[in-house]
Amino acid sequence: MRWTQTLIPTLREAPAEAEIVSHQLLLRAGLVRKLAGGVYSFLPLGLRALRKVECIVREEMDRAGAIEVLLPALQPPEIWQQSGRYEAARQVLYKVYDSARREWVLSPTAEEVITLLVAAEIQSYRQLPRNFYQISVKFRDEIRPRFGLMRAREFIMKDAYSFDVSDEAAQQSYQRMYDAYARIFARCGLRTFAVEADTGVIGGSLSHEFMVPAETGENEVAYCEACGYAANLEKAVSAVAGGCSESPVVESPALERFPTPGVQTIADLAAEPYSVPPERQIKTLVYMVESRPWIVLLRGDDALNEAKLAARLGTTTFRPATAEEIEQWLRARPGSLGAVRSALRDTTVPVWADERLRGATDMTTGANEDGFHFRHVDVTRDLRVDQWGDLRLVRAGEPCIRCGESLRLRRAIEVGHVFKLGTKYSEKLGASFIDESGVRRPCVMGCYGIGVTRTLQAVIEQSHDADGIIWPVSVAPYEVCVTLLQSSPTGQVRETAERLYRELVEAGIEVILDDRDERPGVKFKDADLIGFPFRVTVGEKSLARGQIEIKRRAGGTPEAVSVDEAGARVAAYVREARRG
RNA sequence: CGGAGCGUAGCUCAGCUUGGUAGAGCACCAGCUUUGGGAGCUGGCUGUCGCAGGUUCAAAUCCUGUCGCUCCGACCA
Repeated sequence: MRWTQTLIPTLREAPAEAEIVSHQLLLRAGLVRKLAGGVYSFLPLGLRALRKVECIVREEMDRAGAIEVLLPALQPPEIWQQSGRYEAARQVLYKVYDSARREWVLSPTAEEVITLLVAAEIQSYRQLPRNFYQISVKFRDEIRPRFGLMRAREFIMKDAYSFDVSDEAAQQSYQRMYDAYARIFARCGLRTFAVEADTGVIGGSLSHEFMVPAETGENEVAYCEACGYAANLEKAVSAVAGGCSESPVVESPALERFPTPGVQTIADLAAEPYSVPPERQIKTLVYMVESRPWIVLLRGDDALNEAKLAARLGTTTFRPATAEEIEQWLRARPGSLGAVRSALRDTTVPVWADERLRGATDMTTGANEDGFHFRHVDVTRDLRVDQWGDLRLVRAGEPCIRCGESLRLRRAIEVGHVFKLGTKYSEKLGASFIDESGVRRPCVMGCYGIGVTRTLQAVIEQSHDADGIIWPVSVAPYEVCVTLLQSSPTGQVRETAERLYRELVEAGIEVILDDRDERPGVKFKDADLIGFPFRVTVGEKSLARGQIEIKRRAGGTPEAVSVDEAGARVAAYVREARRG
């Protein structure tokens, strides 16, 4: 490709709309342009890089035995009602209406479509296992699109769905995808790590996310360097979660109500004159769960993990109660709330408590009357608790659940997610088969997503410097840029560059010839900004010595080689780099 | 949806407080010079000041509404 014949609108400055470096570089390098918030056009260079990622995904999915299909983006809402997800997914579903005012939804994912297809077309265990995948545009009405391609309304996703005859077989399918994912991201030049993940609205029993460590990531991950335990913070547990070891195992003195005028927060009660340390307080939260109040108890210094609460509740439609609602149900305002039996007027409100409070003694909590608290609270003796569970957010430095070493926290970008789904969808949508003994059984499913456009941006986020992108050869829009340093349309420099360009093209190298009438500085800056893995400079100065310069974007000193061997040398370097 | 901020040339931004002929740099076009790290000089082009309404002799500037964008929180590949 010749630079003058394509469209590469590089930008000297970053547009104000781009906050994180990968988003800025996507725009500055002329890879994408925004049409609207979370909606992007791919320009020639961006599309080439995107196709490279897609190609890697396709090769590895095929290698893992998955088969490619293409499912409709336009879906009837009825199938979402059939799976029972219409309500849960409604916030992310784009709805469109045809001329007959009939409603359609734009596909954010395809569990329903593929499961119905399998229900119709697969009847026998002989046709299993199968794993179907597609690479297609997905639509999600994101609450807040941001960071360019990272969280877009419209994005490209690879989604795969496996169907197996048994749980054991499904486990193998899951593992095959897990392994394929590790290969895919490695081939994209990404350093990723897998973490245990929450299953969210999709549901299922086992799940891992593939994470790219990055400060700008939207996920927080807890991990242990000693044993390799790693989990999304939504899911993470630590060794402190199981008890309240700090509490002395003594019998609490009798419950005592005492005045606490003006106390609103844990910190207020921890201050003079009360001086109750947060770990000796009980935090009482009130949530409205599908318009019903729900009390959640935690130790004063712990924070609620809403994902864990959602998992236990089996719904995501809950929110913190307003001060008015709290007053209505508990007759006190936030600041003096508690679940001491004698102070709970309404016994129909469920009380859930974090495991860490189990057996705790001599605690302090609100009395459900403004300006009063109880001290010497014995959780077992005095509190009403309907259900115990792990509800707290893990903090850095807590002991690892597996090995006891100190847990660390870091931010990361989620680029892939694998789920073991079980039979949730196959039962609802009728994907079943007849087994060897003639019994009809539901398929055991798994589903597996890769954010293809997000992966592309994650590569940039992870691989750049002050000058621009540093593409791994595997996803670079072009492997080599031949930089021609002469403006005149004829002459030895030009002829040499043209000859080298043709030689590389014929050698099967993906090469772009910078034939623009621009100053050298401009060409160098653009080549660095876009990040071609190899830059080959043909200019008067080195050519006078019969040489051409080869420079790697990733670093190292430029190498001068003779004109005659330049082509073969560059091609050899590229082939070596392709092998990784 | 809640909180914060911003909408002025293709891009980055000034001008708004205190109303009075819409600006700079980069980019773009022409010419001359320059040619190994975002050149110099000369000349030129570029705007419904996000949109609508209001106040005023007069609005980019003040007021109201609205739309869009960005950031923080809840959702996710």
